[in-house]
Order: sequence, then C-alpha cells, then structure tokens
Amino acid sequence: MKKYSKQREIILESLRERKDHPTAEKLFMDLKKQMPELGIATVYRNLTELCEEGLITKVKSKKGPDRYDGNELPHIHFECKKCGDFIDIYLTETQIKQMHMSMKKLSTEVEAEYENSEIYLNGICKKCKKIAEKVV
Amino acid sequence: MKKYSKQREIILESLRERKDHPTAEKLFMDLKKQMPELGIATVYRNLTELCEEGLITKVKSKKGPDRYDGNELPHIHFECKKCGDFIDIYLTETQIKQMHMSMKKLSTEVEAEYENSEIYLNGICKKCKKIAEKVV
DNA sequence: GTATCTGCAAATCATTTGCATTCTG
DNA sequence: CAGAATGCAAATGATTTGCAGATAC
Repeated sequence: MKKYSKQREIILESLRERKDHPTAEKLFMDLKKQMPELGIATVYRNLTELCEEGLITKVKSKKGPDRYDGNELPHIHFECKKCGDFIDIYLTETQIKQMHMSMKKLSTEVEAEYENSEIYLNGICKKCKKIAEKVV
Repeated sequence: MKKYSKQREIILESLRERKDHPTAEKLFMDLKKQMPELGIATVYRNLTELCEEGLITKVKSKKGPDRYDGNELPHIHFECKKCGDFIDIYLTETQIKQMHMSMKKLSTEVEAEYENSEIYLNGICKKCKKIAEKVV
C-alpha cells in the first residue's frame, strides 16, 4: 500500500508551481535548501513514480539530461536549440481536437494503436534571440 | 579538412539501408561482424558528426538509449509504449505543408523563432498488439 | 509490527575523452 | 609529412540499486 512521504509531496508541489522544466539534479539542489537531508536517489525514485502515475511528465532533451514537467494544463513543448530550455505552448480546445484527430488518422497508416502524441517544436527562443542580437 | 574513413562510410551506409532505428551499441555490434577492428568510440564519434551534418537523425527514446535514423524520406516517428521500437510514418506533401504551417503559427505565440518540428506518435505497435492478443 | 520510504554509497549504463598509433590527402 | 581519424582504456555524467535505518498506517 502506498504511503505518504513528505519528500514526494514537496517534489510534486514544487514541480507544479515552477514554470521551468528542471533536471532531477536542479530540482534536487533547489529542494535541498528547504530539506537538507533530502537525497538524490529519493528524487529520482519519486520522479519515476510520479511519471508512472501520470502526475508529471518526463521531457527528453536534445542536449542535457532529462527534464521534468508538472504543468497540468494541456500544452506542447518548444525546445530552444541554443540554450536547451523548454517553453510551454498552450493549445486551444480546437487545436487539441484537431491535432488528435490528425494524429489518430496518421497512426492507422501503420496499423498501430494510437494513444497520445508528443509534439516538440524546435527553434530559437526569445531569450536567446535577444542575446544573439546583442552579440551581433 | 575532412578526410575519408571507411568506418564513417559503413556507418552511414548501414543506417541508410536498415529500416529499424538502432542504438549506437546495436549498430556497433552489427558492423563489428564485417569490420572486427571497429571501436565503439568511433561509432559514437561518427554518429555525432553525421547528425551535425544533417545526414542522419538522433531519436530520443522514452526508455533506453538514443536511437539513430538514416531514413532520408520525410517522416515522423511512432514509438511503441511496449517494446520501445520506432516505426516511420510517411507524410504526403500536403500533410507536411499543413503541419509546418500550423507549427509555425503555434511558435509565434511564444515569440520564438521556429525552425522545424518533431512529432512523436505514441501507442502500441502492430507487433506488440499481436503478442498481447496471443497472451490473452 | 510490518510494509514502505529514505539517505547514503556503490554499481550500472550510455557516452565522451585522452592518447599513442594509423591512415588520408 | 601534417592533420584527421582510429581503437583502446580510462573518465565522466546520469540514473539505478542494495541495504540498513527511519517513518507511516
């Protein structure tokens, strides 16, 4: 039977509150400030569990280690080719419906059973664009 | 100045021919049969280079290590939640255009500069579906 | 009281790097 | 010959695992 743990609570809570997509290491460092006895293994263990329960999402990054996302609103990710950061892009009801319909249609072409889809947009984010402009 | 290497040639050639999406390790094992002196570091070095040159693509997997893809035709990936394998899904000219247009439109919402997008469909592939049916 | 969860340290897995040697232009 | 590329072994980085002690129910 699943038991309560303060560690799991603050991990989930923190991921829901923050708007970035931290690595396990980053999250660990930040949480260690408010709970110094916290161990990195506990963070990894809980992140894996929370993903399995569908409460958070693991985001694969092109460059560095995996990122974790606690944003509960339906969204897709924009990954910056320069800094590697992720930005959430929110979709309207219509966009979501449209997307899922076309995805489902595509899936039938391989006779596979479609469940959901992940879309990663790639490009340069606002922040890096500004930096690039300044450097030039 | 870039120099020819037999190793790079067989790595690229093999990736273009095969229809799966092997890990570096798998590719290494297979190529070692025809070139026993091949080293794993050489495989990784060349895979990284070939990706940078845009001749192949690195595919991030939900489960295991990175996969590599030498399929030159425009396609997106279907990732099986059970076996972790990838299947290529081909798109028509119209679908590609449509997709890029809607992606570009989404990107403007975050004031980021869109370059290209990656779409991963998720579900259960034909092979696993059959296995599942047999087990039941 | 017992199963679950933790923190730590050690282990594992994937990938990268240093370096002496070999190959290409 | 000079610079590039290789193979090997060692190093690194991220994540997982084993285990003894702490915690929840």
